[in-house]
Amino acid sequence: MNVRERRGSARGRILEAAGRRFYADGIASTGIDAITADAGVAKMSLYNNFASKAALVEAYVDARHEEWLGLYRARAALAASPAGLVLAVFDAYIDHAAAAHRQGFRGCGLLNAAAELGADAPARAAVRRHKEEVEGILAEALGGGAQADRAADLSEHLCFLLEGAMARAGLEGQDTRLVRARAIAADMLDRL
Amino acid sequence: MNVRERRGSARGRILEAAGRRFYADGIASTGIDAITADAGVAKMSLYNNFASKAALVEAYVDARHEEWLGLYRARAALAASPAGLVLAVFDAYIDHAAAAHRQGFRGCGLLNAAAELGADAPARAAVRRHKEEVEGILAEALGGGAQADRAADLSEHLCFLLEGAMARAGLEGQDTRLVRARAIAADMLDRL
DNA sequence: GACCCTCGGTAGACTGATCTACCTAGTCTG
DNA sequence: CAGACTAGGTAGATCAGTCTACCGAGGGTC
Repeated sequence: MNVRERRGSARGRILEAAGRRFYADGIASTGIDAITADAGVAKMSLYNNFASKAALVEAYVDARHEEWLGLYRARAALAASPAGLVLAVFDAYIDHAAAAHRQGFRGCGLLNAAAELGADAPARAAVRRHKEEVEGILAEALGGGAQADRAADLSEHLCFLLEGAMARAGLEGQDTRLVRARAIAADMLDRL
Repeated sequence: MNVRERRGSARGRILEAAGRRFYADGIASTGIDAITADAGVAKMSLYNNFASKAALVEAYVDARHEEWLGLYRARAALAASPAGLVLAVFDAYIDHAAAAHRQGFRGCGLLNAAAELGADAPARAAVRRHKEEVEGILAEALGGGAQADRAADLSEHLCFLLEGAMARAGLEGQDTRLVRARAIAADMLDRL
């Protein structure tokens, strides 16, 4: 058993450390040295695995996207009804807040990243696509019950609830707002 | 007529330049030199007016808060009904998007700022208070029509719509989502 | 009207730290 | 032996913040 196996590959440890630092301190104020030191990795290991800091940021955004998908799939697997599938999205957001809470919950990592990326950064477009995918998941989950255009309207409404609650929750450092948004959504689904 | 009168006070021009740069490029990636150059001002003029970059950031956040209040008051003055007062909040957000669109709309400057501020930064708390004030304005506008606890629930719901739509609009660089949120809110008020 | 003084501003050099990115030379392991 | 990784250094830019020396307008005073 060598060091690599014990602690994982250099690339993986860099991504993990970058994930922690980017989320906690922001992207622009996190230096390459801080990441390599956090990961316990040589600086050249970063540049052997990523072309530049911008490429690392893109990988970070992709990783957060995949992470969220994992949280959602776990919740969706437990859902029995279409409404449960919708609420699984809210639960995934709450789970994300709980996971981040250990090191200081500061809102959605992807929205925070987009906030400090220039309007034309590729990673910013990736965040936009992520949020569109969330909306698509909601629309699909709603498709079974209501007619199609009503489902699009409703999924947009639920999306706004979701992102708005996440923004407020991030400012407050706790998930209360997300739990409230879930209750509002459940209420709306009941009335359907 | 001297230079000061022609171009405004150094402090004012610094705040204006910082406002442009912080919003467009983010706070951490905007250097002091870029701001003074943009303002056409000596570096010492910045440090004579602000104790540090952090103090300038706080002034920036305060200025954005005041700016939004101005937009809201202008819209609120035109409102005839309690529902109109509520929709004036949505209109103020749309107006803000329109004003920012000239130089690249990138969402709510205050949320963007909070996204790159550490969890314990004073300016972050100021952003939180700002959003609570927006919610309070909504609650007060709703107070006339419905009973009190219902107004609190509804204002939270509207707040989520507002901030969620702003987050999505910022990612997309246009105000379409905000206009949709306003329509959703109008619909909800109709049903009341 | 001449004088001076204060105040806000200017230009630019400077410090010391930190940034990204690249390089070298050596180590460990399958 | 090859490939991944290490420590540590270096280049060159940029960062926040400080300092000095100077300028000019407005206000008060004699």
